Amino acid sequence: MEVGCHLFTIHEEDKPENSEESPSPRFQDTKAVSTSSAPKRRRGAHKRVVHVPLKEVEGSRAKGETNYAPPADSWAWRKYGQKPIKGSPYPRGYYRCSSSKGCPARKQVERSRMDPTMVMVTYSCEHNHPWPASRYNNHHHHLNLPSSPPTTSATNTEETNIDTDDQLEEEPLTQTMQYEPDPELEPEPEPKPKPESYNQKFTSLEMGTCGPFVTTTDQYGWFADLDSTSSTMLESPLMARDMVEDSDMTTSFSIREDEESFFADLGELPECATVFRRREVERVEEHCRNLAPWCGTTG
DNA sequence: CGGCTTTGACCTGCGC
DNA sequence: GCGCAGGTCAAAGCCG
Repeated sequence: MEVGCHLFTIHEEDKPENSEESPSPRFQDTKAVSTSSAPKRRRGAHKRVVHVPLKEVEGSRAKGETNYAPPADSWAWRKYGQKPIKGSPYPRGYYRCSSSKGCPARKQVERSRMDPTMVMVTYSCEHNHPWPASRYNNHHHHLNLPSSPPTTSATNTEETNIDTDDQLEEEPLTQTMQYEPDPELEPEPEPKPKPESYNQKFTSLEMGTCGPFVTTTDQYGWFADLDSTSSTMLESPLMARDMVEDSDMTTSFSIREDEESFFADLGELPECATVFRRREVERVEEHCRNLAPWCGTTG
């Protein structure tokens, strides 16, 4: 297992990677976000690109995927197409959220041509429904996210932000997260039970500050899925910082989903699972506390 | 039986 | 206006 260190780069931009095409500012997100009724949402569509180590993805690879399985995240994704991309030896897979009918959320998965060892996951459109709790009711999370991030997003957003579209188009957001699981940790076969409180904690957040698409729960709901991972994730100062500093809802979302995929993906990886075991969690939490004080507020 | 993946065709955006 | 390429749809097949 080489999951020693996960490193992701999240780009928030119009085009994933080196765009062969020239993004046109005239395309607004609205167009892109429009649900199925709007068939084509291209170039201008606001997208978040996440680079995930192929290793991770491969780990999640299920049933003889031709290329690579899409990073599994807490949402249910359904593949609706695949196309070879000009200039890229790897095809691009198109997925849409199947957690809820009518959800405009989509993601594209393709191997990075620049770095074949990385998989690019491009998210477009936000989920228009709450976190699929049913699926996570069993996964509770100890994570206690500092109330800050979500809230902060709403607040800071006002000043930081929100020209997301313009801003992002001009200055793509790139985020790098590193996860360094402790090699000493041993995998524990039995899943650990989680307190209902967690579930409630997240579900109660529901949508609000984030608007129609992203609910607070959504933003951090993935934590739930992450299980112990959540703590691990917090281990990444960058991540925490981004969440807080970025305040931008859009950004937060991108992060959330990105991470979401990432962690969910890890969830399928045995070795990763190992990393996120309870022990790990404890250690991570402690570690977290050092890195991010708010991280340890969990209880 | 329901849901998901696969795959070819079609549609639309974008550059020339 | 034309052609290319990306994105989506929809039918068929597979799997649980």
